[in-house]
Amino acid sequence: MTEISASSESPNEKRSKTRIQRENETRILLAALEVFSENGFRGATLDRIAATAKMSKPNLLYYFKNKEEIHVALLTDLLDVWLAPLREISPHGEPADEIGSYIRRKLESSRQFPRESRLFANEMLAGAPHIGDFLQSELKQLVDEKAAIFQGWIDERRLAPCDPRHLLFAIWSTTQHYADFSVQV
Amino acid sequence: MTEISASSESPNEKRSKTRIQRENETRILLAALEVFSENGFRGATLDRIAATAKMSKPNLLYYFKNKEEIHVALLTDLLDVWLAPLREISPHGEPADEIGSYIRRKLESSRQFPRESRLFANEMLAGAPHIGDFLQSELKQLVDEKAAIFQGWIDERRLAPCDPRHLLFAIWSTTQHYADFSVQV
DNA sequence: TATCATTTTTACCGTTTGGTCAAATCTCTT
DNA sequence: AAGAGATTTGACCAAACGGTAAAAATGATA
Repeated sequence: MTEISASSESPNEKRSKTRIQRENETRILLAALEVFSENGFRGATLDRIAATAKMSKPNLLYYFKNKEEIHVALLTDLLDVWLAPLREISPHGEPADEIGSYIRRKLESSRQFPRESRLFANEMLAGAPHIGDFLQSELKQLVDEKAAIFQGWIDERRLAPCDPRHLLFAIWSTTQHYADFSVQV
Repeated sequence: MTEISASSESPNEKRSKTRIQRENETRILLAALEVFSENGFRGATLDRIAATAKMSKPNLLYYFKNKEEIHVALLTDLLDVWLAPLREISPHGEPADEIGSYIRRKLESSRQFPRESRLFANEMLAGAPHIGDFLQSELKQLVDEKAAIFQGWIDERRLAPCDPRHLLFAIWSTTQHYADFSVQV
């Protein structure tokens, strides 16, 4: 199971976290992962998240001040997990090896974390309204960086010419779908 | 724009459709396509669909008896469009040609009908709760049929050995994502 | 064990949601 | 132009929704 870290949130802004705070925040994020990944942001309800976390709704809102804050905390916490396979692509390996093992890592990751995978897929489908910010910074930067690696390989004739960004998305979306659409397969 | 046919619905079950009925049903389905494709079934509201169709909510419910009926009607109407590219794969062509042109057709279709594409993607992500029936009949049959063609090619050594069903899903999901994630690309 | 901060609950509130009903209006036919 | 049927509307409802306030209960600490 993905580790959820319960980073900086509402109660008393400054002081370090209580044991109870840490426990409950992770319980909430775990429940939120379950609920948000089923029906996306709009389709999820605080009542269902609270029920899943076995906690009253006002108690839930004692830890996160509203629905969106839970969602953002969740996406932020999980972005690293989600991007991990991509990060490992190295410019120094053989193109075929690097891409092949990237696909394998991504596939494994999607299989291992289907809810995380659905969570991001839902967010993307809705037009990424809640993570526009770090999509345009962190993710975009990473994509640009890896696309540059591909482009380098293409220039050296070690990789068939193609739009590197498209290649990346093709791999990413395919593996993602393997997990998302598991109902069918 | 995809044609929406406005097939069998609620008012007076039997008698043939009025001009007004046909007009309004298509208006509703068009609006529903817009709204459902944005946030999925749970995230869509009758109020928004009604507003988009420039029609009062009770009027909308005069034509479709509830939210789910609109959704099912929409998916049913659009399934053919969505499956069209797949249907054209023929066992008589060259494997590379057939698959190549299938990908091109599917890609074109996804680009041409992004809302339809998102509609189905949302439904799949939610676990296909509203179309389980004809997913397990019509779609499964078609997939089986085309997978058999691929298997034939593999047996004749004209196609690299692979799970035909997986190949199909890979192609399908990749092209689908090109359209769905257009925000990013 | 008394004290104080943290945590939890109960009782709400205003809005949105899916949906109903009966009356009013419109359209088509004669 | 009248009548019947089709269509549209406004007023409404119960439940679900996101969220709040304040009191009650619990936990930590000394």
